[in-house]
Amino acid sequence: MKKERATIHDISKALGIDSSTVSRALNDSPRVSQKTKGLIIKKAKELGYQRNSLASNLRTNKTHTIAVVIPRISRYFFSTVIAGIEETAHEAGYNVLICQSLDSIDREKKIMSTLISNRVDGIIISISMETTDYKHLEAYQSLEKPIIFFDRPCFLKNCSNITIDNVHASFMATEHLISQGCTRIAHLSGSQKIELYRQRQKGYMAALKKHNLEANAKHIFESGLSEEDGMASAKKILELKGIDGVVSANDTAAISAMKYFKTQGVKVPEDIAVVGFNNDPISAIIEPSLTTIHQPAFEIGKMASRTLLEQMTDNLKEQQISSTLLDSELIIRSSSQKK
Amino acid sequence: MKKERATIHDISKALGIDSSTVSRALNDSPRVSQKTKGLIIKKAKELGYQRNSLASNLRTNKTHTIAVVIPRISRYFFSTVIAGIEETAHEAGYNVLICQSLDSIDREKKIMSTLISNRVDGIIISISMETTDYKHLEAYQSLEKPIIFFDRPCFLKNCSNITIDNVHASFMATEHLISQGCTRIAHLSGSQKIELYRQRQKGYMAALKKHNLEANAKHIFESGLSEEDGMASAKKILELKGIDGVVSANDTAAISAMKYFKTQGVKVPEDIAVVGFNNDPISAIIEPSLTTIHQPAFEIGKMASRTLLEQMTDNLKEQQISSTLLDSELIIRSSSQKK
DNA sequence: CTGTTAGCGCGTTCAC
DNA sequence: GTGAACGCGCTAACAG
Repeated sequence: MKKERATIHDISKALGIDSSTVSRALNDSPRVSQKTKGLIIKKAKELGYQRNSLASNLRTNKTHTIAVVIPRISRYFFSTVIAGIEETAHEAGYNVLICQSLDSIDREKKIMSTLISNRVDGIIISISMETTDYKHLEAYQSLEKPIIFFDRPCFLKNCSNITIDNVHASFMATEHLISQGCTRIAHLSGSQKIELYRQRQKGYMAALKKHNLEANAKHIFESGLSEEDGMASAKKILELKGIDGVVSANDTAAISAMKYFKTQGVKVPEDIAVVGFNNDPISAIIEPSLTTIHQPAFEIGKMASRTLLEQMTDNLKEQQISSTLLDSELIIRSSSQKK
Repeated sequence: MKKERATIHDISKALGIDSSTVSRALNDSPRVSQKTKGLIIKKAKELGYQRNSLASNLRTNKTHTIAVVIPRISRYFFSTVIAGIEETAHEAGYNVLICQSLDSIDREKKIMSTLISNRVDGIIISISMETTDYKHLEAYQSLEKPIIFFDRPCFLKNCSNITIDNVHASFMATEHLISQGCTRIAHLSGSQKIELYRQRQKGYMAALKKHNLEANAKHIFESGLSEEDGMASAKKILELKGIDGVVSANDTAAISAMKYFKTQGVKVPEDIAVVGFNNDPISAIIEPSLTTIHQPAFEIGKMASRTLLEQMTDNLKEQQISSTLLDSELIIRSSSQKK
């Protein structure tokens, strides 16, 4: 019952041709005549030969596999990015390995370690919320293999970033609230150790400044942006009194803040308008009135994959390092125009 | 700049211990003393050693990788299943390779071929809509490695299935409409070559029979269940006159049928109530009134992964072949009670 | 408990 | 254009 798999040696013996020639033929080397190539390929099919990539990988130190490291695959944004990555990678003959960090630095470190062991040819990653130093990423880089960051920017040496223009997006979001008549706008911000949240806060500040609104440090609530954080910040916002708009650096906090406002009898968006980032279809069900920044997930995935493929195949790495900013879009589901 | 990676030989030389002992120590074999183990592990860290899985894989013919083959990752159902698979697999030290068939048999065949080349240790698959014969799957089986089917049942020899009880779910859906007062219920059915759709049709028929409703072949619309198919079937349903309920074998067709009904001034669910299968958050946005069968995606993923892991590690394959039916749930978002 | 031997299946030198 | 020989890094099998 146990079928032994055919190897190049089997077809070498069957044909009386050396196995090295068989190998070359199967790799379509130009150094083998069309005649013998034909013969070999025919015999290969006949024997049901399937290349053993394991052996090939060991020899060439390439796996034709790229890894995607993300916080959570079931978030619509990330699964859509992966769809984009997969499409591009698949066309180029690459496999895609999925790894979830669950926003834990420990898991991310473990993942990097197995990716090094497995010698994946490249990595596309949205770093975990807890990631503030990059030794585990640099260890991978020392294999001379490329890393691409997306969604959450990271200016590691020799790495490309594929993100939206977060400063601009946050600016747009804030300006939208101002155009709706908001004058005292709070910001649910994330840790300022994280570049992403620095950028989003920067955009918020810039919009206030442009419109001559007071930038009050008390209006900025830095937190982990979890559901509980959103609740807690919302509570503080109400205690402050007079806040009429909120720009949240993510959707989780935005939605839980909105929930809290409602439980306190505060109307959204009439009394306080809220803008969030990057929200899923599912948050649209929970809070249909949330205005949000939409990221072009599929395009981000394709671009990340394309960039990675380039860096894997060419040797001119140095020149190619880039930061690509894709367009985002403000999606307005309900008006909050102040009288 | 190019750092050479340390191998077991480097740490073997550095310590004057044979490389095979080093290998055993690093694999935590009980046949190495704690003392030397400690020494070796310490030295390994010192040299920044990271196992080369490629070599290990070649030797053991195992990859510690399982593949998930699905139609589309960006569908919420599938990405959630993957989350479940990943959780279980990761705990057990396995990697997860993602492959999208895009419901194309040709792509599925290619995928199977590369999975054979890559010697993944097991496969979890929801077969494509176009898959009606299974040679490409049997080729993989001949490597003596297990395949688990989920979502779309497939009774290939020696393979386990993890699905909901489709007959029962479809029965529930149909009975729900009957309880709402529907008496002429149509069925948007899929190809009867596909087991999944046979089962769903069976449940529909059974419910009609139980409640002494006429089972009319004209009320069954077999199609590819695409958006266009949904439209076309909806049109035919209206031409039939008198239909007051529709059980659709998937959500895509259900939603497009509902859309068509509305364009024709038919009220949903008042005039015609519709029940779909397996719908995403996103379809709930498009059609908030759609009643639907909900599958426990995360649980399905965990169960599939667990079953696969068992079959990969044990040798008693024969005994373990099983069909696991997980519970599904009817989610009712709006009443369609007939007067 | 540890060392020795012998490959896993392929790709890459070299020769010719 | 083709063949012979070697080795990628690791581990199974067998000694001792």
